[in-house]
Amino acid sequence: MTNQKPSIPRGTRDFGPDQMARRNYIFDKIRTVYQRYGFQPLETPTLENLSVLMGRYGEEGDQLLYKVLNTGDFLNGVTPQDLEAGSKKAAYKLSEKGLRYDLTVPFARYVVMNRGELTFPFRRYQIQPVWRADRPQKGRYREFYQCDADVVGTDSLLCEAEIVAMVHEVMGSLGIRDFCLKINNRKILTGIAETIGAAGLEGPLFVAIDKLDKIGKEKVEEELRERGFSDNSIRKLQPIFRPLSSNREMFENLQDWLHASPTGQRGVEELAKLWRFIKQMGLNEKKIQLDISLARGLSYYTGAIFEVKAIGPGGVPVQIGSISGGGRYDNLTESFGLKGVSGVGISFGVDRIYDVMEELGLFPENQTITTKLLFTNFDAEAEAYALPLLQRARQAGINAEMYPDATKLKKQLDYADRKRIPFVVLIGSEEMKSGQLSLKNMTTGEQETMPFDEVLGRFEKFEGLKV
RNA sequence: GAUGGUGUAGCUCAGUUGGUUAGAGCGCCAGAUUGUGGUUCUGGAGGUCGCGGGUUCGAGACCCGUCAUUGUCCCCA
Repeated sequence: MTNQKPSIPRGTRDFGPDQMARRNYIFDKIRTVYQRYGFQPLETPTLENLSVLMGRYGEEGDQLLYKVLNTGDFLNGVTPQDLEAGSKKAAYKLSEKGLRYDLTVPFARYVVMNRGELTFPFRRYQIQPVWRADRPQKGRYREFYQCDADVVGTDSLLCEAEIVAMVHEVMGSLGIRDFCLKINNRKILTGIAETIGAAGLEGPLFVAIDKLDKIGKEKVEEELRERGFSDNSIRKLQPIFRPLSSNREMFENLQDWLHASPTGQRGVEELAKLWRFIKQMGLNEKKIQLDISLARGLSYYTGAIFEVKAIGPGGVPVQIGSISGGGRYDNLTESFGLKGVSGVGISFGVDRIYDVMEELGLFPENQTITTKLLFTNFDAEAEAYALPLLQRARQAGINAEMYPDATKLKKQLDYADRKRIPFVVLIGSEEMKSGQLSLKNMTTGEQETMPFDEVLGRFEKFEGLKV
C-alpha cells in the first residue's frame, strides 16, 4: 500500500465528540417524547433481504437502494445472458441483500414475522441510520439517521392526533419554537384526481402539486400539461391554487369541491375528526396548517400525511427542507402476507434537525462530555500514590483520568485546558508528604490545598451545579 | 440521469498578462518558564501545487483528459 490520503465515501460523515454531544442531545429529546407516549424501542438489522426492500419505494427508490454483493463466489450461476441484460438486472443476480432504506418497511417486516407475539395496537420507536444511494446535496446525505415512531394495528385517528402532539413536544423540547406542521390526506388527493377527471393519474398529479410552494402555479400547470393532463382537468384544479386560508375555511371549500368523490369525502371526514382530537388535546393550532398541495413522495401512504418545517427569524422557513414527515399506510404489511393491519407513523430527520438548530443557534452550550478531574503524573511514585485515589474518584461518580505519562506539567495542564477539564489535582512529593493535595480550578486559575476527601466533597457540590 | 463551482502546508485560503528559491493566517513542535494551562515573545518543522498528458525557453496559472469534492435540477429526510 502506498501512502494514500484517507477519505470517507461522499455523502457520509464522521461525528466527533462535539458533534456527538449535540446529536445525542437531539436523540435523547426525541426518545424521551416517544417513550412518554408509550412507544417501545426496536432495532432491525442493517442488512435486509432485497426481496423485503424492492418495489416498496417506487421505481426511483429501487435504484437508490444500496445492494450488497453476495459473499463467496458471487459470479456463481451468473450467465453471460444475465450480464448482457444490463447492470440493473444483473445486480439482482449478484446481490440478494441491501442496506435498509428507511425504518418503516423493516418495521412492517418485523410486525409480520412476529405477529403472534406482539400486542396490538403495537407502538414502537426506532432510531437507526438508513442509506440511500442518491446524489448528496445540502441537507442530504447517503447515510443519515431517522427517528421513527409508528402505531400499527388500529385505524383510529387518535394515533394521528398523538403524532401531531408528539411533533409539538419534540419541537418544544428542542427549542424549535417556530415551526409549521402541514397536514393533508391522500384520500383528498385521490378525490381531487377523481374530481378533475384524472383518476388513475394520482402519481404525476401528486408530484406536480407537491412543488406548488416551490415553483408556483404557472410551472405546476406547465408540468401537468407536459404530463398529459387535459386543459379541462387543469381548469378544474384551480381551487388548489387558492392561497392557504384558515383551516376552517379550507374544510368548507374542500367539502364543496370534492362533493362528487366518495374517497375525497372520506378524506375530508378523516381530517375533520383529526382536528377534533387536536382540539380536545389542547394543541396549539396555530402551527398546524391544512395544505392540500402536500403530497410526499413515498407511495405507500393512504391516509393522513404530515410534514414539518422549521421557521427561522422573520417567519421564513429554514432552507433545509422538511425535518420530519410521516403518514398513514394501510397496505404495508399486506405484501408480506398480513392483511388488515393499518399503521401510522412519524419520522424525524436528525441530520436536518441538527443543521436547523445550528443555523438558528439553538444548541445549549457545552454539551460535550468530558473528564471533570485530571490527575497529574509527576513520576512513578506519585503515580502509585494517585492511582487508588483516581479509582475512588471514579467510584464516586466523577469522570476522572490520570495523565498517562510523567511529562512536563506544562504539557499536562495544556492537555487539561484543551480538553476543557475543569479541575486538576496535582500530586508531587510535597503533596504526598503532607496529604494535602493541590486542586487547581482551570476556569479561575485558582489553586487550593486540601485532603482528597475534601476534593470529592467539592465535586458533590459541583455536580449539582453541573460543572 | 442533467448541469455549475472548487482541488495549492494539518486547516482556511492568497498567488498579478505564464517568469528566479510557491506565501499568509490559524494549528503543530521547541524554547523563554527543570512544579503550573489559556495571554505574549523567539525559533523551527511542514508542499510530488489532486492525478496524467499537452502547449511553451519557462506552467501552480493556459489546453485536453481523468479522479475527488461541493452545490443546483429530478427525487427525497
